[in-house]
Amino acid sequence: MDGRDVSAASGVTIYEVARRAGVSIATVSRALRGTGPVAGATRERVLRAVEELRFTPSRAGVSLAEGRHAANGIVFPNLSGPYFAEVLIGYEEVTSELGRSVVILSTKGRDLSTKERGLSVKGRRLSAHGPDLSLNEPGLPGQGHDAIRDLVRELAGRVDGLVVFGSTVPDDVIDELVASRLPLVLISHAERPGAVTLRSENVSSARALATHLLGHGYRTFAFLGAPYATGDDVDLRWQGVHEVLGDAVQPVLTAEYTVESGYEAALRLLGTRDRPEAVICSDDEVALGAILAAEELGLSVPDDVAVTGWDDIMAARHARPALTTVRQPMRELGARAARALDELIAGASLEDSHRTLDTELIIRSSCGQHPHEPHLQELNPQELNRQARHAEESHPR
Amino acid sequence: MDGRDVSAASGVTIYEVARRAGVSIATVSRALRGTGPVAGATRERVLRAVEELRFTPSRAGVSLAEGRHAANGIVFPNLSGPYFAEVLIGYEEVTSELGRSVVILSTKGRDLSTKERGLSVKGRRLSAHGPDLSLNEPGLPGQGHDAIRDLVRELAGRVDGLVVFGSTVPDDVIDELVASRLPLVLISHAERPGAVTLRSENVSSARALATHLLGHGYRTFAFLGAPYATGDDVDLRWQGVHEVLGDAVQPVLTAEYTVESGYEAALRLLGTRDRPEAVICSDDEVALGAILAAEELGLSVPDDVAVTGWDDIMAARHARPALTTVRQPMRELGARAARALDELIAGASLEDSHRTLDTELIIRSSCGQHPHEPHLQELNPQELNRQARHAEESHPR
DNA sequence: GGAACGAATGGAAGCGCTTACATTGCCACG
DNA sequence: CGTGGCAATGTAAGCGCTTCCATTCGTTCC
Repeated sequence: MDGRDVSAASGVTIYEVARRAGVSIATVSRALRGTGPVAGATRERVLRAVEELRFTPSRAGVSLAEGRHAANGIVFPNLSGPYFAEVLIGYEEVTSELGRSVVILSTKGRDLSTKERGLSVKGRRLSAHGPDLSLNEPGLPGQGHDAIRDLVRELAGRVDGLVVFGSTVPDDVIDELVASRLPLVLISHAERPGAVTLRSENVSSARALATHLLGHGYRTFAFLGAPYATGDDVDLRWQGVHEVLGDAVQPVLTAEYTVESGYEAALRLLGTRDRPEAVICSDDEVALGAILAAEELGLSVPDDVAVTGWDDIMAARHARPALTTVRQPMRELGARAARALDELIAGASLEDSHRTLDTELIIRSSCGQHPHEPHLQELNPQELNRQARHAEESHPR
Repeated sequence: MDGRDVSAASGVTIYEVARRAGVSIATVSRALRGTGPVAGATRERVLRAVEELRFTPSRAGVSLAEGRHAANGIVFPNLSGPYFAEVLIGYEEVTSELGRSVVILSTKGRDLSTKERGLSVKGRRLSAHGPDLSLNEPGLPGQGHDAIRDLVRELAGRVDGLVVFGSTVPDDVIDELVASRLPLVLISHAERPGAVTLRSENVSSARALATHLLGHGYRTFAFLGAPYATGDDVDLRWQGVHEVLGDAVQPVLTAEYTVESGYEAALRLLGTRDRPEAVICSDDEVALGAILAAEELGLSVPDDVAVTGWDDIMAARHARPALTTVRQPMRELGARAARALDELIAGASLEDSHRTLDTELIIRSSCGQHPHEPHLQELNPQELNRQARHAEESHPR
């Protein structure tokens, strides 16, 4: 390892190939990329030399000369939840098909900057039932921010385009990216001039979910895992729920969107005398935590308290009771983002650049036995496979 | 987008910075990287120019000149299971800390090449309970192989080192990588000269698990999700189990290591008259499928049949009954791989290059109430947090 | 007071590739 | 038989950066 060798995978350069084949490097290049005419015999010789020398073009050399990286990036908060992993699967698959590599960057946790916390609902201030986990001193440019900024810059420097999740990255960093004219797709982020945005439907799904719960006869509700930022997915879910339920639903903050914080918040919430009849959780993991908390408190789900989630992650189906939730097409989201980004890189304009994917309400048993619904066959093989097919079949372009 | 601009993130080159600061590009470079002496005032001017122009060095230019990519790759079969996602988290985190980017490549499914299928046990040929999913025609170089080969080469060309999971990549491709002297870390792969290998302990954990089940009084067993390749994790688990249980355990193939194929195989297995008393599954997802199948058949777990998993993924804790399993330090595995790779890149030798991480037997309720064990507190907050801490605290280097 | 030294800087040669442009033959056509 | 045209190939100019080496001064030390 002398460190002076970019193509560690070979060390062979186009010059050696050229010499061996008895041609110029230009001809080697043309033969390999199929640009420009090359005589059959010549091509043969070149290819043989390439084979014998195990030549692989240096990526850095190609990038520099071509003026592109043939790589796309993606920034997400973390992969520990199944949600981001699923989106990443869809993204990687399509990006790879498009002949580009995928460079990832995890920001380790959502950006819970103080200024965006503490939403108020109709003037009523919300109390956090979880500890406040704000990372940054108010006013100060949090060091976390600057670290993220540098990492994102670094990433931006090695890709032709970028996908960024919701509130993983401070808005001014987004602005910087837009200003640099880097093709940019934002997932679950408020619309923003200069970037394509993409998300799953939230508001009307939330309305449907809330309506369904009303049909069960519940009259008091909590929304567990209240939104951290306006315009993010959870905020929209809250809006939809709140629209239908009005003051009957009480927003409750969690520290994060994890099983642990769902558990902790639910423990406090359900331990009180006037606990709600139904707990609408901002995502499945929070809901799983809530179910654990209920169990811990000796409460039966759904008889004593109903619980719903969001996303339909794998564990949602295996939990007992199985979780009523809203399925969003996670892989599809990633796949769409990849294609949109590709179009942007190819020079597409930003017209009509805000898309929303449909979701599906999945009724299982955690919300109670619905009087009007037929009993759902949880083990239906159809359902077993639906999620996989979903990504491929629905929403054809 | 004129396509002729590598640093899409700025378009500004070091020349413009130099002109603006009134110095040469050499000085700009030195000022920015801190190599070589630069007068304080000069540095100031350079930094100001950089700031004003929003200059970011072109990654391709730097890579070409430096002779390195400052990026590491990782190849995994897929991300849909939590296992690989968790390993990736650990890998990304450490690699990122080391100042390198992470380029990912998913091969979409394990390499189930025919030649490696159909293991025999003591001369007895195994029958597959699932459909044979072999991708390649026997003898023919499967197209899947060549596609993977190209993708891996491409990846290898843009990184300084590579981590590859078990049997995601054909062995001859591995050989090619080794021959090219690309720093290489193999996770859960048989030892191989020229590469570091890393895995979680399997054999003795499997022995412990089998022994525990014997303690429950079970006498007939199935091993669900039999190994596809010799030397992979599942093969070693099978070995350990088989060592302890001998002919009392029957190996049963699944099509894949997924909930669906676990479900299907278990449906067949448990539907028979002489079903085993305990089903030892090769991983948690197969086990979750087995539990679903048992439920479908009206069998109680663990009363009618015991089920165990492996990995301790999130859903294992939330399943009912909660899954007895073997926890392996997935993030730690990724983190270790990242550090080992870094050392290799830095020029470390390949001495002592085969490491095994410890696992932990997690007894929950799916294996039955053990006569000798105290009742396990499933909701213990300690357990809730253990996994997270695990990755950080255990196995300090 | 001059030599020796080191700090500060610039010049220029690559790093490995792509590609515009120049060059060389060869054939067909008038 | 001359020539326009085109296929096949070579030449060389970058792409944006790092770094070796040379150059220029201001010091310091005898």
